[in-house]
Amino acid sequence: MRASTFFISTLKEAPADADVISQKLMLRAGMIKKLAAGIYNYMPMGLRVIKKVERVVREEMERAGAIELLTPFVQPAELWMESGRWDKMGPEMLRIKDRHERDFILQPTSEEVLADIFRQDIRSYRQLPINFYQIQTKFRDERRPRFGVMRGREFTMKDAYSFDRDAEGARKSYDAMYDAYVRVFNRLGLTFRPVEADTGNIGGERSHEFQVIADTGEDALVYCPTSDYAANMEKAECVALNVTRAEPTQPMVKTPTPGKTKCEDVATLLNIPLADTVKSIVLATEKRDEKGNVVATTIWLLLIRGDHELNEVKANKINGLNAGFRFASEAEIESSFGCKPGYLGPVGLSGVIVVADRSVANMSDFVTGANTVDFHFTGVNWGRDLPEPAVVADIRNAVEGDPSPDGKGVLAIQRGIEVGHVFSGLPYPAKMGITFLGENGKPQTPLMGSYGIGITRVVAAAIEQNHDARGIIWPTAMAPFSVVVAPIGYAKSETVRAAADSIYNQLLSRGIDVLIDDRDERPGVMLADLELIGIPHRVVIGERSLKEGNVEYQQRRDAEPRMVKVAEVVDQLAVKLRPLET
RNA sequence: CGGAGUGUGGCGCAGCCCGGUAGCGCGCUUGCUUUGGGAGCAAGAUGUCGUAGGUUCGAAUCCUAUCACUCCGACCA
Repeated sequence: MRASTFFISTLKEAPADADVISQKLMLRAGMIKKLAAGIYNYMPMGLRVIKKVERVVREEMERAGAIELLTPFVQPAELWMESGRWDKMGPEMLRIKDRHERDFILQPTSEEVLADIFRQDIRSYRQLPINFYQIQTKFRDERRPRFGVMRGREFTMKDAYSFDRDAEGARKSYDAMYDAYVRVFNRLGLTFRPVEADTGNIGGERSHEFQVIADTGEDALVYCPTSDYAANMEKAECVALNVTRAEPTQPMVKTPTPGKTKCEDVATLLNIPLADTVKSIVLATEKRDEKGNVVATTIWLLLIRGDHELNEVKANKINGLNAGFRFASEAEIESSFGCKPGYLGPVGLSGVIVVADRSVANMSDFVTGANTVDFHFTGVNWGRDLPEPAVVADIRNAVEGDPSPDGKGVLAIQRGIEVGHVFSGLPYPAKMGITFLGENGKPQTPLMGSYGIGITRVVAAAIEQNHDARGIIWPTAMAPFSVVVAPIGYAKSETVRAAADSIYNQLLSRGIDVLIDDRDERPGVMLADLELIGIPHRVVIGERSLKEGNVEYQQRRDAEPRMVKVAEVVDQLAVKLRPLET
């Protein structure tokens, strides 16, 4: 590609509303242009990157045996009503009406349509297993779009859907996708980590997220550096920090703690470790009649060690809380505890279900609110001062240094950007009454898995992970161009022009994706542009080095260029880039 | 959705408090000079000041409404 006939549109200053580095660099490099909140034009330079990512994804999907199809961006509401997600999805799903007032949606994902395709076209176990995938625009009406294409409303996703006749097959399909994802992200040159994930709203059994490691990531990843345990924060299991409960050594004493409503303040006042305090979180659940009126409210007290945080996803799994809960109102708290928030505790309660975190359940001589304003109890002990907790469960977030649940070390935490997600055991075929005929001639429900890769998010994540003060540093596999030929004085010097054109043409003829910057910009402007855009390999050609029979070769990450003989540069590049072209 | 804020040329911003008919830097156009890391000089072009009302002799500036966008939070995956 010749720069003079391509479209390079760079900015010195990023638009004021960009806040993360990938968004700023993509805007400055002229890869995207904002059209509305969370909605972007993909400009020619950006589209090339997206196409590179898509290509790798397609190749690995095909290698894994998935078959490409394409479902419509606009889908009829009926299918979504059938699966129950019309009601469940909420305003995140954009709904539209056609001229006949019929309901449609802009697809946020395609489980229903794929299940419907299965229903129409798959009749026999002989047609299984099968895995369909597509690369399609998605729309999710995020309440607050941000971070450019990392959390946009419109985005491009690769989504695949597998169907199997039995659990063994479903497992194989899942593993095949998992392995394909590992290959995809390796080929794209990203540092990433697959982590166990909660199945969340989509439902299902097994689930992993593929997380690109970046300090600016929205997700916290919990992993064990000395084993292969890794999970996201929602999922990461916390074992009890104290294996057994020590014998009480202190009497329970009602201690004045005026104005100290936080565990931190109480610990400071009493000069004790924060880990000796217990914090109280009050939740409420409601029973409703058919008309939706509340007929009963249950109050729950969740106990977490003072230095820990509640994990709402885990709390949501407790029997009784799993139908949905809310934080109790101040009025409900006062009527159940006889006390305002800030001094709440589990001692002397009735009519409240006490749920203790695993670590809290094994504490002794702990400090907790006395259910009296300005007082806490010290020296509290289970069994002696209050009944054993009704429920003991893992309800907290993991912290750095916790023992790994596999017993093979301690946990560490890093941040990541979720670029892929695999699920198995989806409920949609059952909900939609979809079957095939099994070997025994009887109808069976297929086992469904779904597998997503956020194509546009991969692009942003790659930049978050690979940039410097000058701009983007593309992994070669997704760079808009693999190599750029940068002549100094292209218009002025016939020697430079001849050498540059020759190298450019040789690279082209070897099938290498090369850009020649023949815009005849000043060297400073040209080189700054090329660094901002982030092309990984650069050959600078100028009269100065040509006199010595050299050109300057520099990788985007290199501090200094290296002199290479004119006659050798094409061969050297071809060797470096060969692994990519296959 | 709650809170805060911003809309002025392609981008970044000033002007608004204290009304008098719009300015700076970058970019863009033309010419000359310059040419190995974001050039210099000269001449230019580009804005119904988000939109709609209102107040006023006069509104970018004050008032009201509205739209868009951003940030923080909640929510969601």
